[in-house]
Amino acid sequence: MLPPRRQKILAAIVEQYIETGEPVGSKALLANAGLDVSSATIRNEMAELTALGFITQPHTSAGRVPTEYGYRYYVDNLMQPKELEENERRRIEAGVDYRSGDPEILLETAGEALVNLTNFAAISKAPSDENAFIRNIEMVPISPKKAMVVLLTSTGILKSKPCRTDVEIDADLRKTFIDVVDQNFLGKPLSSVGTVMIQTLAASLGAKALSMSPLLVTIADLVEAASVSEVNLAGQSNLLGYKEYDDNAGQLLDFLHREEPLNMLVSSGDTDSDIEIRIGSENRYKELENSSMIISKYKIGENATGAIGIIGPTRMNYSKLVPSIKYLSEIISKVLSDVYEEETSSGEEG
Amino acid sequence: MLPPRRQKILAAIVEQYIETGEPVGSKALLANAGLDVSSATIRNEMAELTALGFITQPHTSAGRVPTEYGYRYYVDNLMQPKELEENERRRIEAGVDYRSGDPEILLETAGEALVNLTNFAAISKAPSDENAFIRNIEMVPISPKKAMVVLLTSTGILKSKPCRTDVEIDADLRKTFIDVVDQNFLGKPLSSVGTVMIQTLAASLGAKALSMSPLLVTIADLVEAASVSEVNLAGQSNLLGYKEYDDNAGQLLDFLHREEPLNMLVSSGDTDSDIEIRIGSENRYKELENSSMIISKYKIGENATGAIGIIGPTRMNYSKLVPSIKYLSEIISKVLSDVYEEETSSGEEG
DNA sequence: TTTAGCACTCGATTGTTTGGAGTGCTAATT
DNA sequence: AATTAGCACTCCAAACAATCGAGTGCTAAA
Repeated sequence: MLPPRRQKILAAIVEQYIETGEPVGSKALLANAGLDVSSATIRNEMAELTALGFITQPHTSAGRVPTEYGYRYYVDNLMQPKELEENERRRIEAGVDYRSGDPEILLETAGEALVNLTNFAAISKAPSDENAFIRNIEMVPISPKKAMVVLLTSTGILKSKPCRTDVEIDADLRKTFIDVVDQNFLGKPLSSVGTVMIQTLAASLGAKALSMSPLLVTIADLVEAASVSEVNLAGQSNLLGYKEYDDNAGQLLDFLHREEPLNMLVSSGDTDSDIEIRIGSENRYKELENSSMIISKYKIGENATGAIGIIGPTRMNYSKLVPSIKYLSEIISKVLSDVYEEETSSGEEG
Repeated sequence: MLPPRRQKILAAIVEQYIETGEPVGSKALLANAGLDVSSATIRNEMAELTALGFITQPHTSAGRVPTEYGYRYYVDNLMQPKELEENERRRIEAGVDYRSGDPEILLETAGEALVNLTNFAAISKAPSDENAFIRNIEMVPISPKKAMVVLLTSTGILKSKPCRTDVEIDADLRKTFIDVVDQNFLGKPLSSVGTVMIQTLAASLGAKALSMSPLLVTIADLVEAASVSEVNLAGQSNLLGYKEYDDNAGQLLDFLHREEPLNMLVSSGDTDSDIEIRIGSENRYKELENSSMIISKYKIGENATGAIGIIGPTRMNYSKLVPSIKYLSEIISKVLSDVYEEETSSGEEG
């Protein structure tokens, strides 16, 4: 544990650097932090902090800049999350589209709200639920031999796909479809649907297998599509404004367009803590070595979880951002739970 | 009309500048273009072309760069569209996801194919059809007082939204819903649904108006949402690589994120020509003054049209890009027509 | 009408100088 | 022993100067 004065100095350096973006020197620190010592003393302490790896110098005759380790120590031990200001609370609330109830739209607008609020890029992940089940499957004919198949899951995800059948869609086929869906899909977990299951099912249909087969395949595709929860990104272009990305902005943006790593980013991490801060190389991706993420998990009921957060340069105002993201995450939890959770005994309000 | 030699020189300047990105001087031109005159003659011609406004000099002692007007003349009179190479044709075909049949996915993959092929940003607009009508509306209960309402249009667009009802959803309400939908919505053009129509309809329902009202409002919302056809953008980050955007990349990307102008970009323009090239300020947006667009319209059947194309720096290889985009547009037309058009007498193939 | 020749222009590149912020060390002070 | 004033030193950034060369327009000859 660092001695109190050193802690105070480290915190002051981090905060001042976050604010100004310039390496902070001993004198500037003296003016700013409420310390009753001379600049020489501060210099001595700074030399110590440098030796310990908390701060570093861009070059010999420059001020100090926090290292990743320094940020980490600050975030873990020194930072005091700021109270969320009333007008920011309102900005968040105003930005989120409660009304539609569509989780996609909710997350999209929530992401945009974060973007506007923070001037960073926002990342969000739609709710994924291991226990999600099939709420409904419909077949809507659009021509004699084509139909749109629509899947709705318990988490509110809706997927659809056109399907071309080998035979004409008549009352008979529709009846069969409804029966098959009723008995084999409704209420079943998404994870139970797969190639094997479809084949077994087709085999058991006997004479009707031929006509049903394309429809079954389409259902399987839809379930597959509904199982991978999408990651959304917004405000990437904000990042261009920060000088830490001047060189390799393209590289970063390209990285953020790729699906898999994004998914990893919002999926991994502690399951117990509701907010997670990852600084620089803690993100495990070379492209993010100068970036930090603040990610908060949200819950819908017991099983479904998603995440929302921001990506920006390591030099971000952690103490201010954390409460904002926490609050937004709570809102999402609440709104989505309200719409999609099985209703319990508790009454409902307007 | 420009004298032939001057045309030849202008074309050579444009093409060389497109290739190298450097202002082209009289000597460089001599080496490259197959002209049998001295550099001094070329200089004289270049002076003329400058006076006429086709080319310009960045500064006194630099080579020449095409003006917008120069590009325009080149595109209209001098350019010879290159034959589409076999491997590029294959790249386009390989990039597009035919199979899903979902217009959204098709356009998304088509956009990505364009991005990969051209290294510019791709823009696309989903089919919009003034005569589009409502194919189907379903209500899927998800709890006693909540239901998911799903709308499917004749152009294959699917929208859904949860709806909270004031009374419990019972067989009675479902029956009413089906009847109301059957009689008032199915087969009706999207444009016929609006606030007034909904209110009139509600009034005519008498005692059932109360229970149906939230559902009707939801339907109206869905029709509204299905009416605006979405514009898709891909590969924005590619643009960062071009030095013409070095200063204001952020501004451009921000612009491209906004919905309305994008919509304008792909909507406006000649209705008769199938491909449209807009150079620099012809785009009418200040943010695009250094950008060009090549947009091709595609058709589904008689009424529905959409568009796909690219956005990039004015200095782009028009003669090579035009055929690629044309071809991609044809593919989209064909695939979407195949899936969504009302089947006519012509038979269908696998 | 074309071309060789030439003086001129001006951005890009490279080198030089200077100023100042910040440092670490030493010696004096508390 | 801890703190501080003082000072020599380092090194970046900004300003300034010098040079280079591609490209031009013009003139006069072919």
